[in-house]
Amino acid sequence: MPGSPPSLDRQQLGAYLALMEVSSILRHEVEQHLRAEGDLSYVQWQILASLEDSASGSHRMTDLADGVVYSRSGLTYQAGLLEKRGLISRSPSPADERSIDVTITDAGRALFARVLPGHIEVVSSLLFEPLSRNDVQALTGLLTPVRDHMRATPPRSASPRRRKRTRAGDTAS
Amino acid sequence: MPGSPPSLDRQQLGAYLALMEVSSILRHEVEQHLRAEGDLSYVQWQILASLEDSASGSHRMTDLADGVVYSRSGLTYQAGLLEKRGLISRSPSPADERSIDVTITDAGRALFARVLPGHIEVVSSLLFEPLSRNDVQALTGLLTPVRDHMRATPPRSASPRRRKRTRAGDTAS
DNA sequence: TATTGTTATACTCTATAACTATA
DNA sequence: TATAGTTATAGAGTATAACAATA
Repeated sequence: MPGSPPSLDRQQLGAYLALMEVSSILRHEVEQHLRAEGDLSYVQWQILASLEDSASGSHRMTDLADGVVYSRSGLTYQAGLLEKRGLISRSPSPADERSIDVTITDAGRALFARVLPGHIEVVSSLLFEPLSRNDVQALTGLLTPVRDHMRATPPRSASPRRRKRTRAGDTAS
Repeated sequence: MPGSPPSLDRQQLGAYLALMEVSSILRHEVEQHLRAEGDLSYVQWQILASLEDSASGSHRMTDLADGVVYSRSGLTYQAGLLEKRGLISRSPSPADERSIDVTITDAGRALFARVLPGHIEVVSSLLFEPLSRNDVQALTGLLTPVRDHMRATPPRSASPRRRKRTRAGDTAS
């Protein structure tokens, strides 16, 4: 029997490696398609999808940052590219002058609509072809708790600026 | 009601998004740890793991390329970094003078051993904590066929040089 | 003082094409 | 002619820290 302190059993190792390989290939193929079809990075696609999905077609930069990218400057960079192409627009939020409201434009919606079918096709043919409806349901059932756990796990990212809650007693003064 | 041709049902969309988020976070955290603990990129880690895992501690560059990286020059780059640090060594293969045998060094094994516990810890706490033994088995059962399917799917990568089999009748002459 | 967002900068990684050498 | 690997190069993405402005 192997050591107990730090180890993954055979099943866990298999699951981990399968997950990494599956997600790497899928991500790679998806990115390839997005680039070829719409000249979009995956982050740009997530931004458009997030905006398209929202009722107002708008989000604050901070809202986009949570759940899209790991650094704020990265989001600024990607949003800048989208704005340059006229796919989104940015304007100061009326409510809070510090915030920027990001809104998807008609051109953005049009591009999203144009790319979406191919995107779905890639995902369907690569990920879902070998899975039955029950399989998909089971997969969701397994991954959802994991996602929730990961979201809840505190140190998630190391430094996208102090994360919400203020740690008391940090600076004495 | 929207069109029917290309679409993912709610279950599929959920599974897809959960998979992407889970794998993104996991990969990000793993990379963070590898960098902090061993100054290694994920690809470098895969190379070391692959060599450590092999009986001889060696692999040809081509063998490493299949299943590790998407372009050959990328592998050369990463292997070059490892060699510079003395973690692997490269020498022409006796059997085929075109090939390079990559071998993990003692220093490479030592570093791998030093980083592994923390690596496992990250994976365990992030991915496996919310999963029972049965869950893990189920997850493997779902992802393995997907992985096999993806490996078999032809166009997988767009251009890491002509992939094995030669397409007849390409150049006339 | 904390939060929102941008900018400047440096660095890592990746991919393409051209190139060498062996089979 | 095909395969193994490297090199040069160019570009994309990311993160850090410093910065400005509003709350």
